[in-house]
Amino acid sequence: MPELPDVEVYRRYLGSTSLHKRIATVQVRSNKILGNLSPRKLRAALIGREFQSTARHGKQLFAQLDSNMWLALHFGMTGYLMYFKNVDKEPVYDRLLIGFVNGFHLGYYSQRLLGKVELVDNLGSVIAAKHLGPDALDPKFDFPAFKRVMARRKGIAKTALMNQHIIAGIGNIYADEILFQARVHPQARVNELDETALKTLLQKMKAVLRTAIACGADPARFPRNYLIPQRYKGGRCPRCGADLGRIKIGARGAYFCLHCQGAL
DNA sequence: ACATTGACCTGAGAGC
DNA sequence: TGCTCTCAGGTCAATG
Repeated sequence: MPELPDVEVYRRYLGSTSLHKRIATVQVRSNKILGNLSPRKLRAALIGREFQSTARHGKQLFAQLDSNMWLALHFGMTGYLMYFKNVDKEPVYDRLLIGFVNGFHLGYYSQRLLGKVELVDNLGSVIAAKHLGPDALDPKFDFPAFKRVMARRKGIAKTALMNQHIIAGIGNIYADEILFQARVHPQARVNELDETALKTLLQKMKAVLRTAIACGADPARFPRNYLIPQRYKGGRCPRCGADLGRIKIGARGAYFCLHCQGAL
């Protein structure tokens, strides 16, 4: 689930559970998530320290240590955090387990091992190294900025929304929701969207992400006119009741309403 | 520079 | 039941 709203929920979770507690143990259960970082280096950087603040950029989560280093967490396609005490009840796919002096643990889960944990000394360098665009909810990312990055693009609108170099934070399912709310066909090309359509797209993008965060990124709590809870084979348009269409865009499934999201 | 495709991983569910 | 195939909410490298 880890798109911008999910990661924001994880950020708040980490902030409310794991700050200002001294780290006693660090167990790396899979080296794969560490990339170039060695378990030894990670342990050395974490043990004896405490997290003192959190940050997020797009789908990337950061936790700042009192050494001023940052632990950078990315969740890939499947991943989440869990703060818990009883290690016997630890879920199966934890790849990193951080133990605090109070006996609780913060577990980082990544079933498919597509997540990454890194250690960095400043956020700007990570964002630059990954060529991440502005965070989708950054207030400075307004219509003129949106128009600037969309100008001259000819690709598919959905792909552009999901391109982290252009805008950071939107993945496959929220892209579907944004396009649905903006009533834009998922295969529409960026250069086919006029000023009004672009404005609507940006406005719906912000609204959908904010709403999802307010709902704890839990589709069961989403507004009744949201597509995501209907996003499965046989799902129906929450607006007109028609069967949802399902097509492939860039090897990813796209759900949309053939009726409400216009002709191509 | 931009657009498109496939590989990277594991596991769940469909179909036979 | 058990096997194989397809698919899953992300990202990166390679190609045109």
